[in-house]
Amino acid sequence: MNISIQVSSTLYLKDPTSSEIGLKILTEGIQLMQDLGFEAFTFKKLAQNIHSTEATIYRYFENKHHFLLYLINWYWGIISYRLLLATTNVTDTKQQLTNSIAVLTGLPDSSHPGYIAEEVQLKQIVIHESGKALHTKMVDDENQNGIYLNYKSIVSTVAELVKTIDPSFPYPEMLISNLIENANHQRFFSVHLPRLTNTSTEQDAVEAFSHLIIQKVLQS
Amino acid sequence: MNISIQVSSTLYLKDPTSSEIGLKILTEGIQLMQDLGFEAFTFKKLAQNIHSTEATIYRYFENKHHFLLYLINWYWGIISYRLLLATTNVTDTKQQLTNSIAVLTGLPDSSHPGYIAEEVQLKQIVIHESGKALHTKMVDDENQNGIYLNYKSIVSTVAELVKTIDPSFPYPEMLISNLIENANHQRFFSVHLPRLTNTSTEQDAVEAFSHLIIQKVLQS
DNA sequence: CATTTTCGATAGTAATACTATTATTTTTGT
DNA sequence: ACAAAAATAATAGTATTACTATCGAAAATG
Repeated sequence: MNISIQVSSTLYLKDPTSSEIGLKILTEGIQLMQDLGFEAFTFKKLAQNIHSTEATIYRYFENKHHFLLYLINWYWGIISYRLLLATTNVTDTKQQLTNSIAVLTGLPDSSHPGYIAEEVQLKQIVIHESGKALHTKMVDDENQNGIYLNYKSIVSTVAELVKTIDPSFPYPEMLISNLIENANHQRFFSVHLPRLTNTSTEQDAVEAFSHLIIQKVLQS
Repeated sequence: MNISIQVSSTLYLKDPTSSEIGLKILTEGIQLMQDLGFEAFTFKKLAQNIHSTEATIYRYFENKHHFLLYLINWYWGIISYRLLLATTNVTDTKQQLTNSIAVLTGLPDSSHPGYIAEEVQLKQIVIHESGKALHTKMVDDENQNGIYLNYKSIVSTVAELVKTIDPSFPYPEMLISNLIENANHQRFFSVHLPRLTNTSTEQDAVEAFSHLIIQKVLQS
């Protein structure tokens, strides 16, 4: 299955990958979350979709907020894995950074090594819903429970590459978290508020923009 | 009162600035939205706070989503006004851009010209809640109703400065919308997920980062 | 094959996001 | 100053949501 993709165990009550019905909750849940959006998504509707009951889903996830956190965490787990594949056996640090930026800001592509089918859908969910998961009164508690470790470790790892390349650059973490968040934002804008972006210009302007920022901002 | 700050009339049923109780809805509403966050904020609670009833608030705003959109629109109206103040009578385009970036990414400061008391609170609401207002299935309809005009016009105006300074730069709108969104994101991170940012380094790292990006990325 | 675990079915609760009605107060035009 | 119009308060009511609880049947496990 999804080898080596780790999701924090604080996010579920019972591991959904451990049973048939758990897996159905995940696959149908992803689909429904995409179709309805977080607000209209309910465990009742999901239960109907998988021909089960609310009570069963509640045995796996505390509530829909935790379910969303699970999906987002899963996504960043996939990205962590892809970052690893994109940087191992690459000797040049600058090339490692370039590859990392491609993974973080480029479009998912079924031909890349270690492709996981859910990535495309999960990315859409991250783009549309992750603000709702993060900007909550519970952030600080959830952060203490290690829920953002995947994300933080990605930022930290890539920021280390930045530090190696240009030790004088004062904002490595800010730069990387900015590029990650910006990529998702711009993809949303390009569909819904195209005046806020410049995506008609070329193949993948979001990724190109990211590489350009890195290239111009770092001295090496 | 708040002279020249325009909020789209599609956002309210009855202009809240036209009556005593409407103004109380706004001022207490801002406070309650900040205290509780969008999810826990209800018209019932707000009604209790202003010693009125739900029905009365519903005569001013269709629902809490529209109320939030109103507040966000108000914020961007204030920023539009401040951008105007920061660029009129400045002859050098580069200086206009620098001043604009300061307005868009810097911290609000009660000593700046045209300071409006609500700005600080509204900015907090924009930082914490605007994703929930934007990332909805209704974005496209709301965009057609002109709800994002204030925001789009800000991006467009500042992007024009970028085009004047460096006509060869291929992503002016993306650059500006990125810097705006990033500033709000980083301010959130610095409080809740400080490992994702670099804010302890100096006075206002977010603004400094923004100026650095502009300086490095544009040729002039 | 007995036992623990899991699941389905059903019921129930408090809170939310509204809508509706009517009486009372406030505002407004003259 | 006063009648008419508008706005508000008070109250009630509804559908939906986000759960919790119970309990018997089915499935997995050892």
